[in-house]
Amino acid sequence: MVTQKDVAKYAGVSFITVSRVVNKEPNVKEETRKKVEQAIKEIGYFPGFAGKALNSGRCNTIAILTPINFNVVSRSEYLLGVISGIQDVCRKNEADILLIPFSEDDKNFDFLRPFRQRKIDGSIFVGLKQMPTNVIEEIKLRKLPCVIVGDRKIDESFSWVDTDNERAGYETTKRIWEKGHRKIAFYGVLNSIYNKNIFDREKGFRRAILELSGKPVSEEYIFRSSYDQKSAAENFLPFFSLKEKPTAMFCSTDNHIPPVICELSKHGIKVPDDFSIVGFDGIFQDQMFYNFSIATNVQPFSIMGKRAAEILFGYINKTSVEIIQEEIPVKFQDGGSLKQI
Amino acid sequence: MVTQKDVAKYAGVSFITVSRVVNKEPNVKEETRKKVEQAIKEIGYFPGFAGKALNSGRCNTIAILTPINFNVVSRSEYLLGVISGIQDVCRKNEADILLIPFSEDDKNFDFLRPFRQRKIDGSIFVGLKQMPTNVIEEIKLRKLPCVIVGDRKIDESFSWVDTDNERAGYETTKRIWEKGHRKIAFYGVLNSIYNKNIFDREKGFRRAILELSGKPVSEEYIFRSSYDQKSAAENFLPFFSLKEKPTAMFCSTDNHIPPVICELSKHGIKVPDDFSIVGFDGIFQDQMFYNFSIATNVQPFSIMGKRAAEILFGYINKTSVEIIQEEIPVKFQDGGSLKQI
DNA sequence: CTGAAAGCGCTTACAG
DNA sequence: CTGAAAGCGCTTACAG
Repeated sequence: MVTQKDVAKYAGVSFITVSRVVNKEPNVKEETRKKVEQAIKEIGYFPGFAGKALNSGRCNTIAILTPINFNVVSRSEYLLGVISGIQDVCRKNEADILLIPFSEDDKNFDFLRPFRQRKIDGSIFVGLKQMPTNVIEEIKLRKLPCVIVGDRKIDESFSWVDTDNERAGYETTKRIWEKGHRKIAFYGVLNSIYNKNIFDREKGFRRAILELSGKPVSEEYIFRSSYDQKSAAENFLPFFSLKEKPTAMFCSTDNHIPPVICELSKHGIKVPDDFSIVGFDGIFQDQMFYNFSIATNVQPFSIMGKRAAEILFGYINKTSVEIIQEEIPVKFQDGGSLKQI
Repeated sequence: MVTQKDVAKYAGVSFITVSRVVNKEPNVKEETRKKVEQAIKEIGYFPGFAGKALNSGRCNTIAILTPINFNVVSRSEYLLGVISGIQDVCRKNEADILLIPFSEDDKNFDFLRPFRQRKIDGSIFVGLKQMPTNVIEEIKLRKLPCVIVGDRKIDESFSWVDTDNERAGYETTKRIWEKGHRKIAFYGVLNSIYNKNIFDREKGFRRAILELSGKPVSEEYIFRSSYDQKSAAENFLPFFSLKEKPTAMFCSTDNHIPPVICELSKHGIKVPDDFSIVGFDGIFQDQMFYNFSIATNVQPFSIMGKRAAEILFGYINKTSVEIIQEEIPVKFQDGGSLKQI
């Protein structure tokens, strides 16, 4: 490895002067600087990170900690979108991303090792699930800055960035109503899956229905399943026994849309002519699965990542200390799947 | 930060003994070991990585370098699948993943900085595109081990892991033939997009058709587009002017299937009753977009990542030096989209 | 079995 | 403007 010493010898100066030139410190004679720069170029020196890390206690690396199961489609979109936003900010800070995917079930995997090793300056937790207790403890113990993207415990004092799900749930329902629909169903997730965001969408839905119709939501218009499409198809079946069928459905995640459309088509019900559907997430936007586009709420994945990283680097660079909690608006995107009746 | 010195003082030994205990060296009196272990536990010591990295020249981090555009759906599946395989191997080696996504177009982003900084022990290049020349040069200059997943230049002396696309293209075509189809189209990518894998699938297709029919493929049965679905829809249009329409199509990537089905349905042609379709990649496997499953070739993303990482750690741990180039078989998965006629 | 010395590549005062 | 000294946290010989 080429070190400062090698450059020093080559340029005929001390390695301290080399360090000064590398760090663009002002107190170097122009002539010396030139000489050193020339030497650096000629022998191909680039400062190794380990020496600096040891010295400064900083390694210019942040962790992306995520419990996301990589094999579930919609989560990939979410994760990669957030990462791309984080990366933009990392570039500006000349920092790198240590990707740490983990499963809570796997007790044998010491995924917090990099935290204890001081291999990172801070972390961003990207989750559909909440941050596990052991992660919270470790972060607090090590006093490592952390920002959460998405779901989090209400009582925790972390900074976070999320979307305004209640508002979006409310607005979306209102839009469906304005298209003439009066019997509107909602497809959420099982109560056993704690997902604050999706529950907030449901809250907004309920608020809108109460406000618009003057009555609370009919509970038989609420469907629930796990995240996967098979479960969504099965749990949709009670729909076909309903006496008064809804004319529209608000799906709390786009992932529920394909199974719903599939089941409906088996019963000869066509979207959007016979039934309207609106989703959430925006993960099928560029996909041509249907000959109509899908009305949905597009999540600003990349912007969320960007904001989270900006907040994190505020802490790392010590330009900020306060806790920041931000809700970023999702954008409704109209589509052929929502029809005026 | 709690250091070995702190432990040493607390346990009444020298920090060298602490180092010995931490590294489980044999020459330590059992009593001393106990005492040190107790001290470590009580004051919460964990070895920082920087000191070791500086000393050993190793940082137990590997880079995943990828030119993949995160906003294109099918690539997300590919990338995350490969990463999950890599991660399994990293865990066994107590190593971490530095994720470096880059765009060749962006000349301002010095994405090779971690290579020059010696912030990684090696790298895995995950690409649909080939590794750019400047990356190859940097890797050779730094003598950093590297394994390529997917496409690569033929003349380069890198280890790589890929799928056996020509064979799969051949076998798939044969299967379609065996289902009674005699007029079989192929949907590849534009020649301007160099993608060896997809071209190999086409090669296999051509070989099978020549062998089975005794005649080379009719060129009007070959369609080409870029990766995105809009382009695939547009470039499929010549199909409808064909005098003798194919009864089946082999899509070189699943991503082409939705636009093809969409355009066909506009012309009243139904899949699979009127037209059979087979894909490649296996990215829509758990999706219920259609009331039939999609026959496709499932790529072993995670296995590819795993093998690439195993080869890489062979180099890093100096247990292997030879160049390893492996083709992993893709698995044909039958589905309702391919019908016997 | 244990510790003092030297060094990994870098930076941060300090002295001149 | 430049360099010698000390130190970041660790490991690797070497001496006892």
